[in-house]
Amino acid sequence: MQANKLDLRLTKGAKKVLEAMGGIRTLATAQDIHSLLRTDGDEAPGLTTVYRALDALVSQGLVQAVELGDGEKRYELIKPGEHHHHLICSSCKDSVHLDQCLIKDLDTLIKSKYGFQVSSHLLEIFGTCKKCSEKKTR
Amino acid sequence: MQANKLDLRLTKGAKKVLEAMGGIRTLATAQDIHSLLRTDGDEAPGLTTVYRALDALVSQGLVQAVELGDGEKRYELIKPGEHHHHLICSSCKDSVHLDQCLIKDLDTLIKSKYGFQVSSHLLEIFGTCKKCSEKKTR
DNA sequence: ATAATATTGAAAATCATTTTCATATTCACA
DNA sequence: TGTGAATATGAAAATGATTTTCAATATTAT
Repeated sequence: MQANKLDLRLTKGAKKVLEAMGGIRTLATAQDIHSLLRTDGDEAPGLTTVYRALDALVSQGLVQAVELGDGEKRYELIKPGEHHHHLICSSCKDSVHLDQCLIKDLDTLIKSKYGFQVSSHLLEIFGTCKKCSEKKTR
Repeated sequence: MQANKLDLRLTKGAKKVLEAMGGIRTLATAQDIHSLLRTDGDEAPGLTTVYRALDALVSQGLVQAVELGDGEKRYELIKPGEHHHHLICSSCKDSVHLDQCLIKDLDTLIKSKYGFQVSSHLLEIFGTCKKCSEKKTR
C-alpha cells in the first residue's frame, strides 16, 4: 500500500539524526550532530549519512538550515512547515530562537510594491544578549 | 569630534577592487570581481589580493558581504556605514536591492522584549520576481 | 638612500561539503 | 519466503571557496 498522508519515508540514519536533534535546543552543525551521535554510542551513522539525512529532513520540512556567514550550515528542528529566526549573541555565541516570525506581514507589502512573490526569507539578528551586556557594565 | 576624516588607507589592490565594484549593480563573488578585473586587463590583482581587499573594505564599512546559503560570499558596494537587503529571484537569480531597511524599528522592540542589544542583522528575501512570474503565467 | 614595514601572488593548506563506488540493507511482489 | 531491483550506507577521494605561507616587491619613515 502506498498511502502517503505525510511522506515520512525516513531512512534509519535520518531517524537517528532526528532523535539526536530532539535533545538540542540550539543551532548545531552537521559535525556537532555527528559527534553527538558518536558519543551516544550505539551504531552511529557516519558523517556522510548525517549530511544526507539533514538534506532529506530539510526538504521534508522537519528541519531548517541556517547559514550565518561563517561558512558552516547550522540545523535545527522545527515544527513541520514552520520557521523561525534567532537572536545570536556575538559575545557568548549563544542563540535564542524567537517564538514568532517578526516579519510575517512584509510579504504583501513587498508584493504590492515590487511585484515580487515572496517564498521564503532569511533573518538573523546579531548583538549582545542580556547576560553578556550585564557582565560588561559590571 | 571629527566625523568625516575617514581612515581610507587603501592598498593598491583594494582601490582596484573598489573601482571594479563601482560598475556592478548586483551581488558579486570574489571570483566574479577577480575575473572582471582580469578582463579589464591592466595589471589585475591576483585572487588572493581580491580576497584580502574585500576583507579590508568590509571592515572599513565600504562594502557589505552577504551569505545566501550556497557557500559563496557575495559582496556589494554600500554607502559607508549603511546596509540594505535584497529580493532574490529563485528563478532568474537576479537580485534587487531594497532602498531602505525594512526592519529598522525592530531593534527597540527586541531590546525591550528580550534585553538583547541588536548590533546588526541579516535579512534576505527569496521568491519570484515580477518578470519571472509573468513568464510563468503566460 | 637605506632600513623597516606593508603588500603582493603563486602555490600549498584548510575545511565543510559532495561525490564515488563498492557493499549492505530494504522492498516489491511472485 | 526467496529473489532481484532499488535504495541506503560509509570510507575514501574529490571539490571548491577561502586562508595561509613565504619569498619577492613595493612603500614609508628616518
